[in-house]
Amino acid sequence: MADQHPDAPTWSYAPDMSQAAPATSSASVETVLAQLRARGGRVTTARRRLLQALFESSEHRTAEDLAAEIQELAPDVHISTIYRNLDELERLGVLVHAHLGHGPATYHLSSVAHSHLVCERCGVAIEAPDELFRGLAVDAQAHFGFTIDPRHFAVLGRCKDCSGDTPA
Amino acid sequence: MADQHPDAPTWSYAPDMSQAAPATSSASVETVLAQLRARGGRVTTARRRLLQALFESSEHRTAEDLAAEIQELAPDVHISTIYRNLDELERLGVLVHAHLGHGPATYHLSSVAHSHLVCERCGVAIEAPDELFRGLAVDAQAHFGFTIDPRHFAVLGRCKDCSGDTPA
DNA sequence: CTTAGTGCAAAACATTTGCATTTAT
DNA sequence: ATAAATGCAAATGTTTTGCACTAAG
Repeated sequence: MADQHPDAPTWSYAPDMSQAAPATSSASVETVLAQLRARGGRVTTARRRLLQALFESSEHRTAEDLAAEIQELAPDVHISTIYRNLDELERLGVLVHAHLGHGPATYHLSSVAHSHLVCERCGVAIEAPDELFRGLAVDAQAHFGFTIDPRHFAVLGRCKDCSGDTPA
Repeated sequence: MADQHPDAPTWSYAPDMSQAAPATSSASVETVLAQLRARGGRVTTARRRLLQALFESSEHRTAEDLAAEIQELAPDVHISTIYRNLDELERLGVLVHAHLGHGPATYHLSSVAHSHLVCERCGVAIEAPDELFRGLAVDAQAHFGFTIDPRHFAVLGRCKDCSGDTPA
């Protein structure tokens, strides 16, 4: 029970606008495949399936999660192919990866990227609005000329439920 | 983004109080060894040397750095022994580790722990005062009941020199 | 003596790479 | 036909673990 009541926040958080279909931003599966083709790349089954998996849900998924999902339909797609394609799509700007703690990286479409607060005890990942980092961004810039990228690495700590508990 | 002159900062940063001898906080090498003994633990060469290495400098050092240093004097100390002892000393509260990016973890005495801003391009690690995170701490608590631990994982981004440059 | 601690080899884990083969164009 | 992409095996880098042996108490 660590229900402090801290100072009034300096901004308000609009809960979670249910943007169910993430196809609006700039790209759908076919659009990205077209980009690939335009660059001299080739449209393969592995690529199409990977993009389908990424577009169909905005969950945090690791390379292994994605491999498992893809292998249900195309069992021969190797995880090294997944990694190579994730890299390629990241270079293209279609997706980004984030580190939520000690385990493997998670991948999502750039259009749904966000920061995270991750509990180092129970592992829960809270999706944080960028406003939460605005003050830090301003101060880091002012004091160190440093531009933070709060989406790439999560901020660790203790979630509400775990904040009173033992350190392990 | 990339705002050139941000708002006036809300706190001031006292440069770096030259606390040259970190033996004050709670423990010197022999004090920690005594703690270990009190717990039913044993004082070994590997442990003494590891503590000496940790107390003699407050740099960010990886397990491998520490192993190299220790092996100059005691070549048979194996890195797995280093890891086991680092874990043990962390459980004891004498030291902590931090993740500054993709590579190996770095270890330091708890008494000199601090947060970091790490450039994802050139890798430079800026030691940040805790005040920098105060606003984020308050807002994360207010909005999510989340208690941040900004020392465990660095905040990534772009340092002054790298902020204009190409994304790779 | 007793058992905590060690050294070593091997495993675990996430990710990358070399290379011969397949396949989209 | 040609070069991009793939599958597989092997290597990478960091950390952990099993186990027989050494040494601190």
